[in-house]
Amino acid sequence: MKIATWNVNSIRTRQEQVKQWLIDNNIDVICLQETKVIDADFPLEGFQDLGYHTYIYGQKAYNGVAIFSRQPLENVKYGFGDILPSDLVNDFDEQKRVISGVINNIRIVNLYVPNGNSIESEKYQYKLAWLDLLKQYLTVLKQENSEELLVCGDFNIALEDRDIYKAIGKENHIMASQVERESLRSILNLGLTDIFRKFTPEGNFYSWWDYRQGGFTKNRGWRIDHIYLTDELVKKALNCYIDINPRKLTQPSDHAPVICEF
DNA sequence: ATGGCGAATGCAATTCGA
Repeated sequence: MKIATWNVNSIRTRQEQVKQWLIDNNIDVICLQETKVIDADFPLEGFQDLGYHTYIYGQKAYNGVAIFSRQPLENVKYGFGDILPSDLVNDFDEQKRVISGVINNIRIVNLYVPNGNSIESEKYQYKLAWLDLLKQYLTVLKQENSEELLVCGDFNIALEDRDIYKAIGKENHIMASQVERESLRSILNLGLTDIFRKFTPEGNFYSWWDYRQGGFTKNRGWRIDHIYLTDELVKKALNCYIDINPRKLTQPSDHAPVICEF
């Protein structure tokens, strides 16, 4: 079984590329981020024609997440609010960034973590608060269920220096700051493993490259899209890799998909 | 990098992403 995550930067712009990639790579489950479309306008049909059950959680212009699965998902949860009490969630579900469902006793959690803009920005504080809420969300899922967890998506954080093309000078950069990394590390400490690193310890592997300045051509990238697994799934994982081929196409997403095989 | 590119909105120019 292949489970993938891909920030597509608009599903309406990218739908033909995504469909072809799903066919070419025989993907069983795909978690999408930045679909950038309200649910009523989501181009579902083409994906359903390929045999996928579709679960979408979108909004106008920004954010938006979706899961497509060949097997139907059970117990699908939309936003933090389907798991956490409303006094904790407050307004955090106004931005559509969280969707989750169960397949083969695995709860798949698909996330689009806020970018944060810069460490001086109010959006950075929002990102940190959002990560605190995510930790509570995952704590509940881990405690209350017998299911294993697969937590994936665009985390907008490079956990270590080997995840950035040039880490020097990035200490106060968004996606690499110590506070962000510690927040993400504390989430991993709930019992999640960055499965890509089980198979690939070396640097120079990235999942996002800036559209500007020839970032991809020069391989000036960041590894910010991740798949995290609980222990029993770590044992079952056969491989995890980034497919950079879609990033080479004309009019690509700025992110490449990450795939885990079981 | 006040930069550079791409998408959405809405139809020009601005906001946002990372």
